Amino acid sequence: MGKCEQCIIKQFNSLKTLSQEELIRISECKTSRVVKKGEVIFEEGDSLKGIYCIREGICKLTKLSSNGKDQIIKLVVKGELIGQRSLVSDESVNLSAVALNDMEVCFIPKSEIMNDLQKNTAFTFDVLKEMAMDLKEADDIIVNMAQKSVRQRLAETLIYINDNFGTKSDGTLSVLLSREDFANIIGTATESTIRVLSQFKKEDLITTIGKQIKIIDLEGLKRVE
Amino acid sequence: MGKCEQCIIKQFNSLKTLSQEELIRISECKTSRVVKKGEVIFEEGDSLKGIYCIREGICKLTKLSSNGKDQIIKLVVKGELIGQRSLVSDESVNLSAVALNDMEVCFIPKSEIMNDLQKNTAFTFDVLKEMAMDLKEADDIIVNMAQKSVRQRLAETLIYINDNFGTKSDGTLSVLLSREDFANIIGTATESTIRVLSQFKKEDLITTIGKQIKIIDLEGLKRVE
DNA sequence: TTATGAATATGACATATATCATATTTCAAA
DNA sequence: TTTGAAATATGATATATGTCATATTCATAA
Repeated sequence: MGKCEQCIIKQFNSLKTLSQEELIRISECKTSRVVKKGEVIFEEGDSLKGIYCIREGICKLTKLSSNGKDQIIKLVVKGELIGQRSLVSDESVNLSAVALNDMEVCFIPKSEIMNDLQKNTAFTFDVLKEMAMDLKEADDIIVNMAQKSVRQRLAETLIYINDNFGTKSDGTLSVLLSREDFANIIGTATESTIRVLSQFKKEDLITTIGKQIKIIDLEGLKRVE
Repeated sequence: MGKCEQCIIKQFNSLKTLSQEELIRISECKTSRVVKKGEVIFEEGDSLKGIYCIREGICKLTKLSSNGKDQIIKLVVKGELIGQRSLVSDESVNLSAVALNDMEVCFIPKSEIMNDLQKNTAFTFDVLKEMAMDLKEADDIIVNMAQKSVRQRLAETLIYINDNFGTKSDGTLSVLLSREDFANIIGTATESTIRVLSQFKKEDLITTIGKQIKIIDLEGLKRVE
């Protein structure tokens, strides 16, 4: 199994602040796991026994609304940690994590992480910093949900995915989502999402190849009202 | 001026984890200030030079949407800290803080807080814990905004205020908000808020005395769809 | 007390979005 | 390759909510 102290993935998250010895200790108790597309990593309500470091792939963090619909709160990619919030506040997880493609994740037991959180201020501070960023993003999402139209939210979601996760060689968005996933991100009906995508096509803002989406007028998308 | 080490307010926030010496140091550099109803404590985009501890009163944290409307993200009351997120991520604040009634706040300079964040793990961890709670609440708000009707969101807001901030002796909600404030919390037009409040009155879920609101059927409000 | 502007309230209408029905396409399994 | 289920697409219609106009009430200063 790979060694944490040599793993380049940790550069992208708070684990980078840990010392060589701390990383070796983690390396000795961590477990690695392959998660197939569609598989659940953890589910809302689970009590987590540790956190996950994503070595490969993408997953969605979702929350079930009381009306039975799933809301996607965040997309999480290679390099990021998931499960910290629940560990820190010592509660069951408030979100489910579901793989959007085949993934490889490392599981680090709670005891090891909590130990580092108690002894390594730099680590704690970095986790805090990341959470502060998450909170700011959440605030932005609240405003968007409350104040913007479905058209605007879909345009911004496409731009967000383009800017943060990039495109494939053919120009299509590298994160492949179903229309239903898009609907669950922007908080609307699947049909509405499909309809607005059709409008965007007619307006030459995007093209689609099957379920793949290619942005052809990024500036135009930014101007969508 | 009051002394932090003797102040009971700190029991309600992360400052409680600080040592006597740390509190005395803070006490020596903090400043106290009265904020009148409607006054701005800080504004979106400001770079904060410290954090605020609320000794008395209530304020709203708002964010301006690109369409020009204010969204209220959170109500903050006596005992809580504001400004930590911005300090931690070393960015300008992403929210404005506006007094909803006359307040008394203490300002603690950045340098002092950052010093404690670097040296006192218990303090850092407690700030982290609070932020984890904020993040969870934000996730809940996102789901509500995305999936629930204005009617449901207003009902839940009334319940939230009732449960978290209580009522006066006459039974009216102790946090007094304008209809516009309610609209800005639930992300709707002021007229819609007023209309739904009228419906609630007709359905004997609430009564109003001027702008004051009194819940008369809490269970009924919980069942609103 | 009266006067005046702001907040609250309500109606009429416009519009965005949801819902339900039904094609059509895509893709994987047989 | 064929087949069937799931995903995508589009139409028709219902409904919630926004917008604009206009009363009405309330609070506060003069």
